[in-house]
Amino acid sequence: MSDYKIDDVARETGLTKRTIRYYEEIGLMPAPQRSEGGTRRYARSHIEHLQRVISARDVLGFSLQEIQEYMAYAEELTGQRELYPQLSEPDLQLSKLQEMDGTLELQLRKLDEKIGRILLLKEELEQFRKRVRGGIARLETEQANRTKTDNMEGTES
Amino acid sequence: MSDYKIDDVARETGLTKRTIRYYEEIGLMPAPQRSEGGTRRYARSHIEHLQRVISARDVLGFSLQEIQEYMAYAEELTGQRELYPQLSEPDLQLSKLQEMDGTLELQLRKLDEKIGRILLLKEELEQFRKRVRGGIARLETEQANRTKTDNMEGTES
DNA sequence: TCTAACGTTGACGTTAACGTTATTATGTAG
DNA sequence: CTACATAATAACGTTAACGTCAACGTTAGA
Repeated sequence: MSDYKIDDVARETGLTKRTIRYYEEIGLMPAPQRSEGGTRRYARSHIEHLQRVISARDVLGFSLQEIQEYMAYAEELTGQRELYPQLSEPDLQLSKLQEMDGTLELQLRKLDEKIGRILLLKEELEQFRKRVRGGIARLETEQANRTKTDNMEGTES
Repeated sequence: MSDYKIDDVARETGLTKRTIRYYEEIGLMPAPQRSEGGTRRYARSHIEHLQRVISARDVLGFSLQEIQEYMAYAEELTGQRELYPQLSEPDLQLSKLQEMDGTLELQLRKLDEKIGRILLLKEELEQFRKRVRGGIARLETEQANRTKTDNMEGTES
């Protein structure tokens, strides 16, 4: 059984040990197995989980709170059906799924909006860059001309 | 001269008055003119500035610290247009422009990476949603069948 | 001119997201 | 078995990014 100590996880994820324990503490991460003495023994899945958390945090700019909700849905979907014995009431399950669908749609719309705004910003930066490059080109030809003139003067004297 | 009071700015930007003053305090925003009595009088440019700040904060997930640097840089870029014909040392200007070009390229690459990762996440969410919708469909047909059976039993009795 | 609504400056409060000890227990190389 | 690195818990500290409250001055409309 390949398992990792907290320091290994820290190295692989780039998080600090404190942060890893913190994420477990606030329920952002499933609590890992413990050794006889109480040392945390992480599995590969924990590392992958953390990487998804990091991605949501850095790329999407979600708060840990938001990530928690997002992750909860994700977990439920990819579903450890064994850990959670099946819900016996289909009605309840149906409304839950419908709620999830709504939330997902909302998230997707937010993502689209975000992408749109990033593209706008990108456009702006590209315009800037065009100008800058234009300026560079002009200055370079000017300099070339000046150099040529200098050379001619040099040969003349 | 069209000028705005802080409450107008708040309404137009969606920020609170406190936040607007805070942004000025930490130098994220140029200090506006003041009336005789000390009331802040904002110009259009302040609002636009704030909108760029908000965009960088929300869309790019920059910290206010990072935004400050980014903004300083952007100012320099737009400022460059006006300063441009006046600078007397073309060599100095050339290297500066080249540096800018490099920075812009870097920023653009970062943006592309960010977009890519967001698209990945979007893909994932769409997969999730597919599953959820599949589950909903299944439960709904099940329920429909159950209702039909109930009806038949009802008519039988 | 009066006054209600709005603005200003402190200054302290709050929350998220960790950092930093300190103390004590655990795991492991020799 | 021992020493020494590593881990755990607990608890207090910190920083960013504002919120909130108090006390007081300013503006604008009837």
